[in-house]
Amino acid sequence: MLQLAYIRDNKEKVVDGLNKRRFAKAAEIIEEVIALDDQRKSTQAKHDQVLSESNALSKQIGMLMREGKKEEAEGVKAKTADLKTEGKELGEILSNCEDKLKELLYLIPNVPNNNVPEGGGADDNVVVYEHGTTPELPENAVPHWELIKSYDIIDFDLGNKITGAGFPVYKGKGARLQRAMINFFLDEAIKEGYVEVQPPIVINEDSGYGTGQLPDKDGQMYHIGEENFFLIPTAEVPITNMYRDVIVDVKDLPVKHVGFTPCFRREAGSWGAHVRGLNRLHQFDKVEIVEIHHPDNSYDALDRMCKHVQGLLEKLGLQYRVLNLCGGDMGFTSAQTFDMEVYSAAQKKWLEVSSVSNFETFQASRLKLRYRGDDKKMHLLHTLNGSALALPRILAAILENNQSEEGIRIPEVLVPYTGFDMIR
RNA sequence: AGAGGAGUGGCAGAGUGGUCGAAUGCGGCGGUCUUGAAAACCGUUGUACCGCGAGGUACCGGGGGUUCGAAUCCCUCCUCCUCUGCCA
Repeated sequence: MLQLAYIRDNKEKVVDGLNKRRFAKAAEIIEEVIALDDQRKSTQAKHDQVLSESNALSKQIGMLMREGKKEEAEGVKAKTADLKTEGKELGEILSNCEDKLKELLYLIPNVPNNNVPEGGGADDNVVVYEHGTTPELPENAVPHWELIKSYDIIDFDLGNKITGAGFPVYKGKGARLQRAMINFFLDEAIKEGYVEVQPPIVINEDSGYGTGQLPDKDGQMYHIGEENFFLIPTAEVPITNMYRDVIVDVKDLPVKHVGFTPCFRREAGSWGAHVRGLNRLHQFDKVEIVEIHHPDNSYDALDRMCKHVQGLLEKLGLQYRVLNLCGGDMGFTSAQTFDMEVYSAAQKKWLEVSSVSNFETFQASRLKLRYRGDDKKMHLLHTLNGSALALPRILAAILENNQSEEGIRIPEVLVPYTGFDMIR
């Protein structure tokens, strides 16, 4: 979340930024935050004053008791009663203020950086890079949901039986190809210096708040009521939360992790005809990269992370483009996001396969993820993450773009991992 | 899952109702000494909030309670250890 001090010192910048992302009533909410914070400050001053007096009296009582002056002690005790009630009242006002303030701050999204384009939705995203050409498909080319049936590599009906819609069963060469991609993506990341982790795929509430899924995306995660746990929507959550309440030594920066996990999303309200086949699932596999940086370096890192993802797509021989997301289309926690989309030639559609973001201090603020600066003071670090990559849509593009009379050609870089070069 | 034990500053480890934000040791930082280093010695060394400052407040696993006063007593939750049970 945004820090109070930052909001106070940069009121206009914050309001402008929130307007850029089409956050309703930005100015009013910021004013409300500042007013609440004023109240919090003055209440705390009074509260501390009362506690201070009360502490002093308690010490007096302690000394008198030790000297055996019991009656005098009782006299002082009587004086504490009023302070006690006053302290209690002020304490309640204070925690009320703090709760309301927190509630408001949790609702305020990150401020987009200056390079984020204006715009209200997906149409306003700016294509900043394009690579590759659309493959020429045979006359009888079909979309991936037909290919997976005819080659019998993914079975949605089985998934429907076992669980429900959006939980496919990968079979035979389909399963093998999934495993190949996971290993390929992990190996490529490790070559880039990322340290692999295998985090839990179930998280607690604190972790959900830490990276900003809660309270913003409550309802989009699967909830385990008995334990109040959540199924992760992305490995970003457990991996970034490894650094909750951590002070990182500057010499250990940057922190770079990669992890493969299944991801679970309820996708409530976002189903429709446009999300057939692998385009949208409730459970899917993803390899995620997470970095933690000194604020001075985070945008260079964002750039390198994008390059890494682009490299993967190029090695897979996929046509892709890079979008600089506009203010209205960015995620809640992000300061800037680049989306990578691959072209799925039979659907004739661009599919988002990666989203690379710099959260600046937004997550670090909730996580209390800090470093000690040259000034000897504590400062928040910057967190970043990106998909590298999400599998289903990559698979959809590979299947569609590489189909031919002979079968589906496996990208060369994957062949050492699959052990076959064609799905026939 | 049941029984018992335990969670204190970067680490180790005192502290069972009153100047305890917390002894002591190690580590870290600064200094003296030294050609340099080690050793020794001296000093310093948590975080957050309020305040221009002096200073104040809070925090001893989390939350709640008792009390004038809680690291210390009570309740509850979490985590770890030991034993028993179960299990990939």
